[in-house]
Amino acid sequence: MGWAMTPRFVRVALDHPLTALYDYRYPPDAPAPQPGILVRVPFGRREAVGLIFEVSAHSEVPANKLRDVSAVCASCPPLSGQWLDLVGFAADYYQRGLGEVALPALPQALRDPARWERLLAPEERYRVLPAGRDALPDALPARAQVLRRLAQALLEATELDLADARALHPKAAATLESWREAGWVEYERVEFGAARSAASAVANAAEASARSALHQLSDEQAEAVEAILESRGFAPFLLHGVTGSGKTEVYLRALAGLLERAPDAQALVLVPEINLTPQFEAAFRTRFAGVLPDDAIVTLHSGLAEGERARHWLAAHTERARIVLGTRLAVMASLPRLAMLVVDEEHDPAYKQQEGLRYSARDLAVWRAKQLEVPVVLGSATPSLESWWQAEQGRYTRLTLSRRAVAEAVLPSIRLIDLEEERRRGRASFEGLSGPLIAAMKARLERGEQSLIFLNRRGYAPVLSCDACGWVAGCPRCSAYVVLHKPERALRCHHCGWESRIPHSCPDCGNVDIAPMGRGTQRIEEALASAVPGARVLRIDADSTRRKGSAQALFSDVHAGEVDILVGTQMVAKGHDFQRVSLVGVMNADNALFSHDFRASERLFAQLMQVSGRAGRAGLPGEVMVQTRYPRHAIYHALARHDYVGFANSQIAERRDAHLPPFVYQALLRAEGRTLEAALAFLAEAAKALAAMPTASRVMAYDAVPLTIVKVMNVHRAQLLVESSSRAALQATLRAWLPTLRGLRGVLRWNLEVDPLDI
DNA sequence: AGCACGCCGACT
DNA sequence: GTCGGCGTGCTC
Repeated sequence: MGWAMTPRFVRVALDHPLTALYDYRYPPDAPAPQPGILVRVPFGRREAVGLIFEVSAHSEVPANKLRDVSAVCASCPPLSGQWLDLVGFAADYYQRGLGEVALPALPQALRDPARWERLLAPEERYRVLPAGRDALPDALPARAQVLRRLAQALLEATELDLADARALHPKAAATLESWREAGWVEYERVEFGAARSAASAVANAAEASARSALHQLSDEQAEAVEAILESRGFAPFLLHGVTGSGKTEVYLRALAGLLERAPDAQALVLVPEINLTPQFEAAFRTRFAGVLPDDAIVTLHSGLAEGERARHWLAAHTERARIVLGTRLAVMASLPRLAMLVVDEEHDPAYKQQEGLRYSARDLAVWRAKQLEVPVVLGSATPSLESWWQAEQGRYTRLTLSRRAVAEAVLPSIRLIDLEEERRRGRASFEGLSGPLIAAMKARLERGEQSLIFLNRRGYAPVLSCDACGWVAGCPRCSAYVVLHKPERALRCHHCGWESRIPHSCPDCGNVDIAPMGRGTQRIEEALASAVPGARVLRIDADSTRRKGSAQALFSDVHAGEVDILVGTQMVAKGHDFQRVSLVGVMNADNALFSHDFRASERLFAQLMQVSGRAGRAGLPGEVMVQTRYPRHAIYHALARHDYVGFANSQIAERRDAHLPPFVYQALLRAEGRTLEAALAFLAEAAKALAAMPTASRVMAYDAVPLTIVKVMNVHRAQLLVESSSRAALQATLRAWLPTLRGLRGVLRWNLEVDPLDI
């Protein structure tokens, strides 16, 4: 029946910047077409993977232009209507095409038709046994290079997927079988989804609650958990808790309660950075061991191998995974039974994607909660002013944890060290380390406690200059100074990666007295060796953790007590529970006080609160020393009193007076040109077009300005800020503006960012 | 985004 | 005389 109605055409989103959907004929012998199915289609001269958004019995496209869908991904369950709506919202809100949002949100394996067949196939794995670990390295002749590569891959990863092994060597299966007979490896076959068993979760959910009960909750924690669990429908919570107040315990309890009530439910837990996933994962696995099957908790972040990421994503999509723990990219995961979301450290700028689709994972998490009418918990010791303002207005329910969870752990005392006064009184300092800070570190060393020095600048020195003529080492491709890196004996541009040797004399005047100015973590690491004799110093920053997994190793050295003084950038400020750190020293915080960015003080306050929270978590009295030349600045006063609320309210008042977010909505048009003039001319044309639009009265554009770092990689950059007090007016205007922008020429690239963080 | 076509400078 | 630069235009 209904042959006349047979939907023969599909409208497909493809990963390219145009917003349109493309029509294709759908093969009659394939599974019934429906939105959410992945297809392979001919597109121009090549084949592309697309996602069906619409299905129809007819098409407006002339028959001579229509082409056929060339393959249908039958093994992947279609993406749900709710997921497609999420994509639709994000595309609309951030002014992008559907395909531009949808396809990058899928794991690579789904975007590769060659891998579609085995997406949900049983997993066949070989794992090295101790005997094999001993024997394999010497068992193969040097000439058998392919076999050696196979052995190497196996030894490195301990286990190897059969399909991956076949990619290395076509006859890998036979070889691995012979190794198995030799007792070197073992074979394992796992059916995809085999472990999914909601029934066992029902029986065990009570056990989770029982286990949770072992952790004594504070009254505030108990109230927070209760409020979350008693909520109905869309319920956004702002969980405001000082560091160490036990926000994680609230998340765990709320999730346990959720799973007890709804055994099939799924939850999404977001953390700001990859480094934090292992400790969260460990906490979740411990709490839910025996309650949920092992594979019901999965992680999703960019550090996962491609295959693993696809498996975890599919586990969530097929409902086998119940708790997904991930970084911002996980916010787009398909979770058909999503029933609760958690965003830990919701204020963290890492939730903002800074390239491609510039979305805020925190904002999308809130949107998903609203779409599904479920609770979302935003946790932070220093909420973003956006979220704080929502709570002030009563749109978010505020839950407060005002005390540290471990009874004897009190908030650290915060002491401001006035660098001006130190200097006036002629007190000794060494390489920017003040006398009191050095003395405090020595005292910690004697007591066997740890110190943490926070300095948000990596490298040895940010500038290398000539005393005689004023020459400064700059990047040839960027309008920026190059940073001196001493261990690598190189000058390095932090914007484009350009490197050169350190010159022995000034290239302009020949003077040999060229000197590093300013201090980075490397220089402080070096200085500490002589300032605090006998201390074991460890530096943790993006340079010392470049190799994959090395951050984890460095952090475990700290936990093992093999380090006395830890020097680091903001990497050390986030989340880690350093049990033996009783002193935190902050250097160079003042920089942010005079930034042109109106969010700089908000960020500085959050960072200082966060790093202060590293001190005294396990009963040791914690002390924080902040070196500053402006000890009377309001931000330090608020910090010394641990007064987030006072700080936030004064910031809110300032933002309101100055008509800044969250009281206006902003978008930023950035242009890149071969010359600055070209970039500015493009923006001027764009501004003119904007002023001519019907809604112009409700939206206003500032003057186009060059970016602080005007030139990067020989490309000149400028930006135009657009704002409105009405989000809807801004959205409508941007939508109407874009086609005009696409028509403008003369610029290499441009992009539009909605709700920009850095201006 | 890719990938073509198309029209002007330095090379075998 | 070509090879190749990237400006412009199109993809159901």
